[in-house]
Amino acid sequence: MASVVIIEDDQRIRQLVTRVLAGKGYEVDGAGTALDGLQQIVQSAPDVVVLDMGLPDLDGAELLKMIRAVTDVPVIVATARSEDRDVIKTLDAGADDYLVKPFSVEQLEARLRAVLRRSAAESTTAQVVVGDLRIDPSARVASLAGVPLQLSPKEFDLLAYLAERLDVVVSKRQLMAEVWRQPYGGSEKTVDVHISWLRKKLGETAANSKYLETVYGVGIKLVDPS
Amino acid sequence: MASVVIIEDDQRIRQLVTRVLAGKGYEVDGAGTALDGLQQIVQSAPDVVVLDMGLPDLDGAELLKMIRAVTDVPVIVATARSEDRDVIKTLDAGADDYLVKPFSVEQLEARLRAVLRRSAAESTTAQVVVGDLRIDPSARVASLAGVPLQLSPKEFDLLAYLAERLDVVVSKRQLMAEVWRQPYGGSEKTVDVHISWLRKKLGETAANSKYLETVYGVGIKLVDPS
DNA sequence: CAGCATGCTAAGGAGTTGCTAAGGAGTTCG
DNA sequence: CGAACTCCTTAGCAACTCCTTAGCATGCTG
Repeated sequence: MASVVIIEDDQRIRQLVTRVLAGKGYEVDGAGTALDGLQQIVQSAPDVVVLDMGLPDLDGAELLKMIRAVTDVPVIVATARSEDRDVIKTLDAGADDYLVKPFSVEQLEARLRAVLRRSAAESTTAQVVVGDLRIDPSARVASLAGVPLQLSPKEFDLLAYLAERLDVVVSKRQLMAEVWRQPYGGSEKTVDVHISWLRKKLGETAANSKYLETVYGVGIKLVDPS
Repeated sequence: MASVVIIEDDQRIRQLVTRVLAGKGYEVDGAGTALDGLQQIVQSAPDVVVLDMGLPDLDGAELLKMIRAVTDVPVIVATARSEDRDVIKTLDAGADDYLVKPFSVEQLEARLRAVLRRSAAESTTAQVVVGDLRIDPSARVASLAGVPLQLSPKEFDLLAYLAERLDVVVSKRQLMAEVWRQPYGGSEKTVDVHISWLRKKLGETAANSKYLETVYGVGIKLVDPS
């Protein structure tokens, strides 16, 4: 099961979160200070970190930078401030997601799952092959029947995301959240447009599809045409 | 000249050592606490660390483990205890050498030189050949179709780093962290400029690239043009 | 057939990159 | 000690790519 380090100075919150998550099968380590938290991260190499920005011994943004300098572990930031500029700043500083206090443990768990899903997907280094389609995430190259495809960043991300979930229908909402990293507010029409562009480059149309199959009212999936 | 981080809570000792070593041409950063020291190490990426085991905020052995988890920088441990078992334990924990307090600065400098000599000797790597490009990291020489390239230090580091990761897209952020040793704060435009200079010396331009391929919105990779 | 979902094109603007130039820090050499 | 040199960084602009939004056409479902 996934392991989590939670860095939070309020002992009650820490214990509450720890107990609930442990009950759901997570392996949880808690830390009340930045130093202690950093130590936990380095030692136990968790799958994800939950970081409270209001720590007593070090500014949360500073700690986040230090964590980023040391490891690529996903970090979910919990902040009492809800202003947009703060959110943007922390995400820029390398956070993967954020929560505004007060938050329910259910909210937290939803974010945890999303982040873990994301990082699990990323750690797949090997190439993905679907029919005549070949996708290499580390080189960011995709080719169709040996011919390289000229894909834009988002097009590539989208295709790679679907390829990792071959045959699984993915909703536009989920794509917006995971590929676009915009859990809310983003227009889902944007996904339609990118799908359309992908189809064009893959030599297909919606009416005559080979790889990208729309499931009306649900979402889209990548399938093996052979 | 070599850079040193000294982590020692006794301010007098720290200042004394700092002054003497700085006078001998070392670049010295001091830290009085474990947290501060770790931050220094991450930020300034020193060639060697001198660590006092008797820190107030964290056990020295613990800090040493954390340093080891983060970087391979050589660490010289200073300890007040002279018993054999302690020495063995710290060396086991990943220290490269040790000093028993009280020590003279001359002793310290001798250990510094020895450790630096050792780590310099270790960093010998094989050549990398990419198309007509040949890169020898240990000799710090690069040539194109047999003709030696006149590269500046940073240009060489950059090329060598990319060569080690042939075909893998590397972000500017990562380059800033790994080649420039500036995990945060550094401007990524600097990378652009060096890439441009490398391209010129490799006889290519961004529009007509052979070796250095920009991946828009992601980063850059070195590829085999053949 | 009504209402909603999806497909696709076009266009504007935001963001990224390429490259030149200039300033300054550090080094070498006389 | 100063002059010449190398190198790195920063600034800035032009060129370019890409993403989003809008809008309309088309398709699906009840």
